[in-house]
Amino acid sequence: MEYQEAKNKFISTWGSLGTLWGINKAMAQIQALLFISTKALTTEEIMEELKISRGNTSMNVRQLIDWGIVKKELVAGERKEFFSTEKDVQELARIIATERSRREIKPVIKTLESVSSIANDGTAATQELIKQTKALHELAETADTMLNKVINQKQNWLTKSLFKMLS
Amino acid sequence: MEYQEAKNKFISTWGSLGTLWGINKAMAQIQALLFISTKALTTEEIMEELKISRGNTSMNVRQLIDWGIVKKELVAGERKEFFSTEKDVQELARIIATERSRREIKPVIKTLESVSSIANDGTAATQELIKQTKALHELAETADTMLNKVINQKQNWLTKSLFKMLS
DNA sequence: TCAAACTTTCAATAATTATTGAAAGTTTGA
DNA sequence: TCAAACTTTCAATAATTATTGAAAGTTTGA
Repeated sequence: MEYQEAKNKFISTWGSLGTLWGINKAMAQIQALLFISTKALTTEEIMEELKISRGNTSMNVRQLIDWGIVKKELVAGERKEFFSTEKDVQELARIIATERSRREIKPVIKTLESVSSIANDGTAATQELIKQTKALHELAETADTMLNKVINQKQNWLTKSLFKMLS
Repeated sequence: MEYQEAKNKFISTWGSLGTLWGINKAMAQIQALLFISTKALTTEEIMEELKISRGNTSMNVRQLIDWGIVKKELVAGERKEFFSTEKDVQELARIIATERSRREIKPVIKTLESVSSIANDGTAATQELIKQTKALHELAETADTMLNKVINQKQNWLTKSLFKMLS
């Protein structure tokens, strides 16, 4: 496998992985492209490389910026905008995890909380609903808090220490 | 909010959450319904409650069984099948995390590994590709291993001990 | 102020994914 | 063995989501 093939494989794998972290294919592919690029790219270059339209590129780049993963770069003497992505994997993971928590997990936790706190009318069905959603609420809240803690640790959480503690 | 409303809210929230853990809406809704049910349900009952077709019910229940989240129950004297889901949230989380790892994360890790180990032809582009995918590979592998460790801990990983360690 | 060089928006459409429901298949017990 | 009571399959279709590309909008500098 040489460069071009590896590059394409990476971009398409990362693209199809998009769903896993809650973004669409084009968005993930743009991020992947920038991630392995040696320089910031223009809309034109992204369109060309990924064979997607201008509109599509514009919208998805904007979303990536909104997520805080991509930054606009202004090059002196150039009118057009250049885009680059966060290159540090750990910081990238941190941003993604934080955003997902905020956008998806937090709202669900709120719903679980409200559902689990309905009045107990004594029927078996109501009791089961309360019991199960309470358990889920607790789990979700703890998992979310833990994830945020782990991921926000400035010192690299990837190293031995924490890792070994869990072994 | 009383029972029926809370139930519907739970089912629809859980349903739309499906994507977050990689399954479709109907599948997630069926699981949600069983999760708060006081007894095992038949295909007929699921169809009725969720207003979905027989085929849809059949296929999604089968997938849930395939994931190991739902079990067939045979009731003496009854010809039809009854379905119930894992009721323990922790066990549920364990199963889901394990399956996702196996189905989605592991294959990506393999791809990252192969992409990051292409021959270094010395060009800047190739070097960047190798460097970045290597970093991603390491991160993904460590995160996956950690997740599996945490989630497979038999004693409840949700309690103070681990939790505090991370504080 | 104006036109060139860009970016964004959004209605139309394409692509993908989920759902239906009838037909085919299977199991059970009389 | 057979028919009733179920479950599964799968082609057709509906629903959803992503993409296009042209028109509208914005920015810049002469």
